[in-house]
Amino acid sequence: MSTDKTPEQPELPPAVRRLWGIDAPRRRGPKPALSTARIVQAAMDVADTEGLPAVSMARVAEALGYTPMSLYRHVANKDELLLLMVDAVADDPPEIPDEAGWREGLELWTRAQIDVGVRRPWMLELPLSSAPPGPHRVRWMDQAFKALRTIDLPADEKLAMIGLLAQHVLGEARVQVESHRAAVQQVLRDSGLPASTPESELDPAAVEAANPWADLEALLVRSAGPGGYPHLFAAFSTWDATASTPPDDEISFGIRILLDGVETYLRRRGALPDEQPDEG
Amino acid sequence: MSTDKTPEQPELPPAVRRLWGIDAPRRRGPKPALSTARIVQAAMDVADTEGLPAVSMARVAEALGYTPMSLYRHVANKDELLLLMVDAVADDPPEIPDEAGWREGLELWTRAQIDVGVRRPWMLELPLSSAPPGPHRVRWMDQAFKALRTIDLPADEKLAMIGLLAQHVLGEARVQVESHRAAVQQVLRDSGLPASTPESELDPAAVEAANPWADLEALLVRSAGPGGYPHLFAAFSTWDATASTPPDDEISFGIRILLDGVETYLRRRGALPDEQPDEG
DNA sequence: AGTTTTAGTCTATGACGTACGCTCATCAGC
DNA sequence: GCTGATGAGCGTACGTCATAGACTAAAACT
Repeated sequence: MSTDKTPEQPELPPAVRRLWGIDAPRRRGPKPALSTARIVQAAMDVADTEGLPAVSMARVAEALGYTPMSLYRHVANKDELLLLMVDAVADDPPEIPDEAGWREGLELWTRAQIDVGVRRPWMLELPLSSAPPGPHRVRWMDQAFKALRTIDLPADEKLAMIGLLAQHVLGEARVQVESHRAAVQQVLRDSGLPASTPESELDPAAVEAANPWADLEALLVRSAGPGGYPHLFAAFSTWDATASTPPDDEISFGIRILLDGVETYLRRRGALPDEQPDEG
Repeated sequence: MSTDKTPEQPELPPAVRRLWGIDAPRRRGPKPALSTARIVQAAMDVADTEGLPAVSMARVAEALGYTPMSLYRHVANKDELLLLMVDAVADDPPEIPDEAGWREGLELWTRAQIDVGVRRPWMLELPLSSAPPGPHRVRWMDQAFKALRTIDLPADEKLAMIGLLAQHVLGEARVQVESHRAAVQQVLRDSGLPASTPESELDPAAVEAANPWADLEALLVRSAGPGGYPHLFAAFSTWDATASTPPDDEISFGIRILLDGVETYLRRRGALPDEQPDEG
């Protein structure tokens, strides 16, 4: 009924088509100076240098030397721009070595992803899973399946495991970023410096040593007393505060527990290649 | 040096003092009609019924029958309001039964928390861990420590475990909420209904059955081919799509893997009360 | 050459957060 | 009771935001 000039499938929503870069090149009109890709790149630059809140249509357009409205030729609206950033931020995943076992591979994959989140903290504030994945995210997924290639399990179970890890990645990166931010804030406050001081001028050791629980501790002891939170008090009454875990260890802690759980699961399902199942 | 009229410690930042409700009552001036608590409550009502984006100072003030500017007497700014919501949303945690073992207790705790996130999806869009916890969040923590009371481990290790679970909770609730939203969107699109249709008019079975991967699948097969994503293709080539896991099972899947990992950890540390450690 | 399609611009609108100054109710001390 | 300080809520105003709609001008097909 409608005019079918393109042989491509037109059923896909435009956001998805833009995400995967499948669009027949335009045939008429002026040559585009801008492009979706350049806009996304500019938006990411702004986010990198000024933070996600600074990413406004106006700011991105300014960075490109165009007017705000010009962006709307290449991007449906701001939400779609953010959505495109979600995929673009996950540039290329690390190649899982062919020799790597499943556990080694998954750990590499997970650490690499946490790293992306820590490097680009604004990524964690984006609506990450609400959108269909783009080519970059699918590449990450592909590598995760490579890590699991020797495991004999249906794809949907592997997918669930990868999803669990991906979820953990987001949470872990967020904790890392936010506890770092809190530490910076605290050092700023304690040293009486203005809030605009760049982090680079701070003593890294002081940031490392900052204890974000100090306020809470004082509060609990003085204002609440052990009455309200008996188990918390019981646990902390015998605590040696001098031996606190540095953040890097926290990442290892989470990964280890998670992968131990996965291993238990695989063993129970009899899916490990080089071992006997517990039952069967 | 400064005028010390109040015997309370004035070092705590005002946001924290507001969070814990410790503020000497005012002695002069008109009686406050508004209060921080009422404002936070109104903001949560708006978020519940209209979503987090609808929570603006103007909208909250309107709900209370006041002007926008009046709110600023009780709340420093919008960010602080959101921060107060973060604590208020976690009303009371479930009481961990005295008879419950550590695993049972943690599972109860985790499920309850996922439930809160699913019931109040806007909670997941708030800056959750960037702020010091308030009294409600500390109650949750207290209950988590209750679940772990029979475990013989230093407090910071217990804390790390609880943090891991709390992280998982956030991720899991987010996935639940977003996949549900995506399913609703897809049903709306497929049935050609306007986007404003309330979810209550939709067929729950259709929402349940919606497959958010449909677009992606078509895309991969047609547009990308197996060349780009070999391992993904290999995994899915032998996949029975009819047996997909319902969302409730996904929650159990995650919890089980996580708690299995925790159990392995506890066993390795020799911290389980009713069992022998692996090494002695 | 004429027609059609499209890229980027201009202008305008309504919502937002919030700085600043005002009015007047309330209470401490007389 | 009177009075003056204090603080609650309001009105106005400003700058920023996303984005609708009409416009101009460029490119390519006819």
